[in-house]
Amino acid sequence: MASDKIISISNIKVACGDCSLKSLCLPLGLNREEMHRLDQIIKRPRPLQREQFLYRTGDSFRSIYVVRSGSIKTYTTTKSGEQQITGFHLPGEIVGLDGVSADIYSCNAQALEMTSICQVPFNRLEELASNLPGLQHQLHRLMSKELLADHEVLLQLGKMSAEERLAAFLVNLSNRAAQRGYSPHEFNISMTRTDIGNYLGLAVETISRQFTHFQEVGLLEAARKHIRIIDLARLKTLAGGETPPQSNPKVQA
Amino acid sequence: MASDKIISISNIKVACGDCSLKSLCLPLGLNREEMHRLDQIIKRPRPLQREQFLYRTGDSFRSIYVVRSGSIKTYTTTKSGEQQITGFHLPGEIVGLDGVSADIYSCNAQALEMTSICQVPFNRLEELASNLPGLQHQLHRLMSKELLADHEVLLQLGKMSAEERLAAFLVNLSNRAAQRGYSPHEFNISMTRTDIGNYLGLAVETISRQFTHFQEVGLLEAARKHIRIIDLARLKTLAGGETPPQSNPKVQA
DNA sequence: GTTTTAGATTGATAATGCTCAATAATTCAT
DNA sequence: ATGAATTATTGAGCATTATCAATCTAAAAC
Repeated sequence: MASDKIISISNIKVACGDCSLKSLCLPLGLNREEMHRLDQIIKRPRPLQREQFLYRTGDSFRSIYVVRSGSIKTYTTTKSGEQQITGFHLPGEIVGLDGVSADIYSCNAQALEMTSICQVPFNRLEELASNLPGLQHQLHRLMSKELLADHEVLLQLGKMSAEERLAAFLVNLSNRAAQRGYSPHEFNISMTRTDIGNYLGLAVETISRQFTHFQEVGLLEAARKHIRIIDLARLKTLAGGETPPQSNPKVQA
Repeated sequence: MASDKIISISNIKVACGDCSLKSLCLPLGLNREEMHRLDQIIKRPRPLQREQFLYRTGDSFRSIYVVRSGSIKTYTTTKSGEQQITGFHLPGEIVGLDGVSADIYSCNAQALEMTSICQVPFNRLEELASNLPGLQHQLHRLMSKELLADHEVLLQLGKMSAEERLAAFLVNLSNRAAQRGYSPHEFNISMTRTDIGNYLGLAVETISRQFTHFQEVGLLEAARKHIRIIDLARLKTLAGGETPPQSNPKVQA
């Protein structure tokens, strides 16, 4: 009957081998057979609606997640109720590693738009990684890469002016768009100006003024969520030199 | 002859099983036999002198290191030559995980004082971790813990005032002293005011003024590198609530 | 022991970015 | 389509913290 067809459609198994993100994601460097074994443990839950939480601070940690489409923000909350966004997670990127340390998630993960994900039970991933050195190493690489990304933001928050921070942020988004095979010159952002300000340690108004400023000097066009970078080279200079090494990965182990 | 004695003394094998730091470090949760296998791959290079580099940005990545005594700062350098300290590493803590991502270290690691370390070749650690699930998991925990620590600093840089940042910094050092079995109320810091300012995204002068301020209101006594915290509870309140969960680890896997 | 240097402190002034406030533009809901 | 609510933009004044400059103190070098 009809429902069978519907179910079968929604159940289409998108295997890692077919996934356009595999070169960014966990299976990078695995062969067919290894990828299949990874496939076995991955679940693909229903997509998250905008604003829906993937997990919250204090939830017990079971899985890490890979963004397939859409985007997720993670943020911590202070005693006084303020939130600090710790990252924006785009397709191919991992969310949830913050939970490993204490077996509970240490931040909130919330969808910025309709977002589909892969769920990877962490204990099973560790088991599998024990048997697949390539997978183990890729997991370590990805965790280390998160550290690098955090260090870059640390540098932005610690040493850069408002102008430099926003420039660096946009260059970073541009690089990540390019990594996923999109144009580095034109992309849509899913976060609000408020989110950007929160992430960069600046007031919304400052973000808005900087966007205006960038447009006045002909660096880019920003119409709400749609960004078109006109002079990427100059934006990179503003952001403090060229792209850090991390965005030019040198293939697998 | 005499030199034999000297050599043999300097060669004393301090095994993980005898190390007071093992409950903070990699072998946490390993049994005697497993610890022995870990011991086999660990090297103990000669101590670093003050200011000596453990590694520099761009050096090829082979090993991670555990601080045994002393302390190490890690920092990145911008195009324009400014440096941003990304962490201070105290006994029992790991240095070098930034290198995993791209097979080169992404920051500089420099001793703040005479510092002895354990060197753990990373490929051998991964091999061993494949066979010792407890070790593998502990490694993942430690990497995740670094992420948490970075997120905490992100919050400090993004949302906190100068006063709150320094308070949070001192509370953090206090917690780490306590974890190593020392008094949380009195300890020596190895970093300069300039280093603290760099780390917290503040000018030296601001750090100095805040220290003065804290002393004026009777929170602590700071004589150069020696810190005595008089009212830790109030300092914690200033720092924005109590200690984050990470500093109260719930034993091993 | 004396000199030299690095680090820390304090003061005065200035600037970057925040806060408050008003308005405009979009999006969402009905 | 229309009204409500969210998001973005712009302006004006202000505050926190940076910068510049001068000591002061301690540690290191000779």
